[in-house]
Amino acid sequence: MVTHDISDSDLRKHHLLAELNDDMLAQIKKTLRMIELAPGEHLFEQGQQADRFYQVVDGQIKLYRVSMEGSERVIEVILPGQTFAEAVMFMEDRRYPLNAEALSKTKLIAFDSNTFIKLLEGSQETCFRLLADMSKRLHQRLNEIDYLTLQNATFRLVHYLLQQVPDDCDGNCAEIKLATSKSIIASRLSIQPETFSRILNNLSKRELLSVKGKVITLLDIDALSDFEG
Amino acid sequence: MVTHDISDSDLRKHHLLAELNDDMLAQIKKTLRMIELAPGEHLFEQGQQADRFYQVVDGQIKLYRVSMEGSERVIEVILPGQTFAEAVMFMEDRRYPLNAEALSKTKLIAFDSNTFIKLLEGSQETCFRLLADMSKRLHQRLNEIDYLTLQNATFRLVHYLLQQVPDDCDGNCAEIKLATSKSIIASRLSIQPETFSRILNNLSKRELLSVKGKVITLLDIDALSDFEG
DNA sequence: CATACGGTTTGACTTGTATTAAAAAGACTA
DNA sequence: TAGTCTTTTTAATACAAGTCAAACCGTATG
Repeated sequence: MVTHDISDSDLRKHHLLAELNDDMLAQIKKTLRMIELAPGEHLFEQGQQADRFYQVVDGQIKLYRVSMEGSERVIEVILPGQTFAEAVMFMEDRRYPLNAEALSKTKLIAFDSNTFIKLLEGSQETCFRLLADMSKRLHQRLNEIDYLTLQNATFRLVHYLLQQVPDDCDGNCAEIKLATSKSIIASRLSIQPETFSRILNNLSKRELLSVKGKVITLLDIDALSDFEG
Repeated sequence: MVTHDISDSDLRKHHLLAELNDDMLAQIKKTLRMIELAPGEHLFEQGQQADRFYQVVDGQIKLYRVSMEGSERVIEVILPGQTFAEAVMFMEDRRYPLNAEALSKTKLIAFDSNTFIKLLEGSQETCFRLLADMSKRLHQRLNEIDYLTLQNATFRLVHYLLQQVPDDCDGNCAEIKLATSKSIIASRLSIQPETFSRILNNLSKRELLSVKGKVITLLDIDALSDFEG
């Protein structure tokens, strides 16, 4: 784990920091850190003391949990620009509720929770943004529970693929490149890699999509959309 | 739906209101409402405009979602003293993300979201409490996703039963009374009622517990605890 | 008291997904 | 370029849980 200094700019780009005044930002800067992780390197583990939260600058962070039997399940893959573990700083026992590991070579900014909380007291606006963030996440989790329980594996996979289609996509077709390995995505969707592969195969046969390595071409978005089962 | 006035006291008992000063509390009081629902009556439905959040005074509220195929899944059962739908007021589109329905005759207090948000600006402390609440919920959902995906139905049921055992319980046995109907709990745990029944039956045969209607006697808590599968 | 009704249980059957194992395809390295 | 390692795919089998259907309560209703 290598640490660097960080340049002045860029910081305000993030909406959580946008409303802080120069003084506040200076304080943040004093306590933050630039971290670089090698692929597979751990950032933190479940149960560990949580004094920092993070923003990914470059690379990918896998957030996952491990069951008692030892199987791991990916909760989320964090991509550049996104923050994670902010919610933890408000919990009674400040411990990370999951594990974080770099999937590729990853650069990230570590913010000091205590400093941030102090600043929060002076910026109602930032506080509200954080509340908005968290309620959004809560809502996301709700949706997630939905399709982890109400829906079958094929639906979940199709749903995931459709999410990856850019909003400004025009026609009935779209080409998407998987950001991570298939097995990671499978875990994210609570599917075994074998099943994941089979479902793709199945959808290929039905000519709803075609697969070439990490590139998946959706051949009939409409059909996939009202597939849903 | 019948509405009443509400008495002065009691309000400050709730930790979200505890830190507000007299002025603030007076403002809250002006906009809140006492609501009484008959069993089965709806409080709000998914997608509906969310201008209020609620505290259950008496009775039970079922929060649930409905899948596209029409099957419903209980997300949570709210018991007296608990609040719900506070998170919604911070979302971009203020719509309830689920349905709320009274399971029994239920009395509740409805708070006006806008009034509350205005007051929040003047009470950093309350703001932080809300943040803490929400992060706790986020964490709970995380745990929930865990045992909805990593664990099998028997585990989930056993886990639920063990949660119901009072903390100050002494020995290896405990008697618990289900707060709601078995099918509601089954839905909460993403299990079909038939499967729910079968699992209880199975555990009975193994002499780990015994069932008499809504009363379940756990005969061997230790065994149930390290059952987990 | 008989009846109707929601909730619960039981049984027989089906199905989706996990599991195990092994082969195939890619990716990286010596 | 061969060789090792990882990821993905294919195939065969096993099992947990869902579905459908019917019987069984307990309790409220007329």
